[in-house]
Amino acid sequence: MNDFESPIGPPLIGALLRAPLDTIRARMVADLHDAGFTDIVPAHFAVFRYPPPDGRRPSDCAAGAGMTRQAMGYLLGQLEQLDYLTREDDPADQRSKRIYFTKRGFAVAQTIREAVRKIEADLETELGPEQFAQLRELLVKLNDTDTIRGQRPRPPTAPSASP
Amino acid sequence: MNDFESPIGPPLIGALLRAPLDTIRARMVADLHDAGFTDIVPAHFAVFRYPPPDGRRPSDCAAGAGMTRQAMGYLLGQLEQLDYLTREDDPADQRSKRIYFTKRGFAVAQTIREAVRKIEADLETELGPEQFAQLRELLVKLNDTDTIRGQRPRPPTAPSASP
DNA sequence: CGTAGATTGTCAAGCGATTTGACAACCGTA
DNA sequence: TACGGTTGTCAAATCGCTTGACAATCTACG
Repeated sequence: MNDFESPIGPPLIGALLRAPLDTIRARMVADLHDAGFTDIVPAHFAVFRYPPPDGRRPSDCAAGAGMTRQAMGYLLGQLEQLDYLTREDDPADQRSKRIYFTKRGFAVAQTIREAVRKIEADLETELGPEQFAQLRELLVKLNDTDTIRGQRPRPPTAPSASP
Repeated sequence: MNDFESPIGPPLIGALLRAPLDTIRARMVADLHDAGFTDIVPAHFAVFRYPPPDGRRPSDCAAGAGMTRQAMGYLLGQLEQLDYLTREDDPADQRSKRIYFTKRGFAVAQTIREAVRKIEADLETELGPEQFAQLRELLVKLNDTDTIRGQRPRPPTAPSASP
């Protein structure tokens, strides 16, 4: 029996998404720890995100992660000091910087990808290749939905008044 | 074009789960705010969780949410002061307490459920009833997987030595 | 051109959620 | 009855993040 049989109706999507994500994140940090990257903490996942920030500007990273530039700067400062990335001047814009992964940074990104792939392999074994492929496909479609795409990460500020 | 076409392979499950969950959480707080529960913040979702904590012990809630008893106590203290729940003595155990929702607490839980149902309705419209049903079913199976069920939320402590 | 407004990164201060540490009260069991 | 484990809580500290302010720079428009 799973946790989702209850008197209040069918399982809610929110709960169904949370548990797997928690597991994945936990295994990501565990694998990073095992690989020797013990100074990477979950907060840094805002930087090591899907579209890798290599060559991007801190400001864009902040917007993409849905946080303020200051918060992103805080994380980037940590990761720079730990030799995971560098912030170099943008030749095209004196104000701006560009983020570049170091060797260590690329290694972390690689380790994260491998961790997720390992989980995916486990899930593929448990669910069977067809169901797993179907699940991934449906999740891609879900992410491509207006309902999801519309409400993408936005910095907690920006009240977006209607003119 | 969606964000998941990239040179590094198929979309990673982690990223596919994160975006929808972020959207759902954002809409949950928005709907709660609109319903007048302006003092509920995302942190409280650790309490208003899927198996509702009504009648449960704070310690079990903490374990279920993967946080320390102190952190859970902090949140429960807030919610008690805001009249969303009460902590009453457990008649069977003098040390322990039991959590009971107040009317307001039940209203919050109801509002959350309705918010998610609304999102589900939107998604059902966009994906079509069959695909949406399939997605939910696959997510249930995913949650029932050993890979997911095994690594359920655990308090950040407990190093679990092996002897 | 030149200047007004927006953008970028950063310093500083503060807050809130969470952790660690310690502790008294209580339970279960030997 | 003594003892190890559990429960809730007080206190202090940490950490991720926000708000606020600011100089430097870019951009658009007169």
